[in-house]
Amino acid sequence: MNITPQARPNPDRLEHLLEELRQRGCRLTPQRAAILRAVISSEEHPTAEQIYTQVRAEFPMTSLATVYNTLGLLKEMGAVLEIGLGSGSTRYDGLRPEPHPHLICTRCGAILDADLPELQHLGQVVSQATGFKVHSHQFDFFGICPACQMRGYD
Amino acid sequence: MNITPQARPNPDRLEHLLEELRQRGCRLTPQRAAILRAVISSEEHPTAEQIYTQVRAEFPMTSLATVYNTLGLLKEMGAVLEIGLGSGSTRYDGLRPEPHPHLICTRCGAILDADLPELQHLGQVVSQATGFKVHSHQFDFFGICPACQMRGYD
DNA sequence: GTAGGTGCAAATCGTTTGCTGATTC
DNA sequence: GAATCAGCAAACGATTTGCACCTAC
Repeated sequence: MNITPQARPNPDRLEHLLEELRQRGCRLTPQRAAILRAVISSEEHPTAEQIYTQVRAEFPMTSLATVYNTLGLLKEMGAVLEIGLGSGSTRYDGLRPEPHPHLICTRCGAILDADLPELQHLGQVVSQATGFKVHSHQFDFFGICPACQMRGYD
Repeated sequence: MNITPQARPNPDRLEHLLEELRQRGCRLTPQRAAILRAVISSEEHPTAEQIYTQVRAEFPMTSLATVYNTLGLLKEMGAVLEIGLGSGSTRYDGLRPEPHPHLICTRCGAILDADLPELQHLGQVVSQATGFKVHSHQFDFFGICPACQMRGYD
């Protein structure tokens, strides 16, 4: 097994994704560019609200609805990964859009990335064994992150 | 790997759980008994609303709030497993309360149980490798169930 | 110029909460 | 008899939608 360090923003990705939007026949509005920039540069698995706040610092005339719409578009493009938690709000991962396991701190809400390469094939294995056609997956571990443990929680 | 058949209701479990409620100092109201019976006998991973509907057939004077409260209580007792999906509503598994993988049909909403025993230890492995203290996990595979495939979806 | 995108506010949906009255122990 | 629980309705938070205006192409 392997635990990868948190992914880091990649300066080229922004250009590629802007290009991909263009090719899709989508308009390149300033809001979209700002939202895209925000979500692919955040290492914190932000909520829609957090992206909204960040984008607003730059473009005060931006609405939350547009953030949701754009995130939906980016998700469809496969540019961001939606992490649907049952409780609270959905989080977004714009750095590593392929499904990968997450460590979710139930205390502070932090989400850390893990890398368990052997899980990548599991979808195929399950498909073959059950006849269920697997399109994607989500693996979440819930618990207490090292930082919170140091503060005395467990 | 192993794919288990769907779990089946166990007639003894009801008694055990009623006893456990008693020992906790909880009251045994008819509503609670009915909700408990409904959730531990359903093989469909029902929503709160579905449990509500089913219980109402027997006790028309039951409120949705009570269903939610009771499900919360049963979850705390470890008698039911909460399956928190990002979209739509939370589902409950009263037949197999330990965490286990689910196959979730994005077409019809069906949830099938899988059994991948090697995943059981993954929590410990992750804990040791990262210092993150894992308390529970949720593994979901999303795709199209065999029944929907037969209807032409994929 | 026009299709598509945006902002705003209102609607929606699942879930939780506050309060009053009822019921289990 | 008293603490707990139920019912109801209102509150709540995240997300979606309808509509009039605007702007990137």
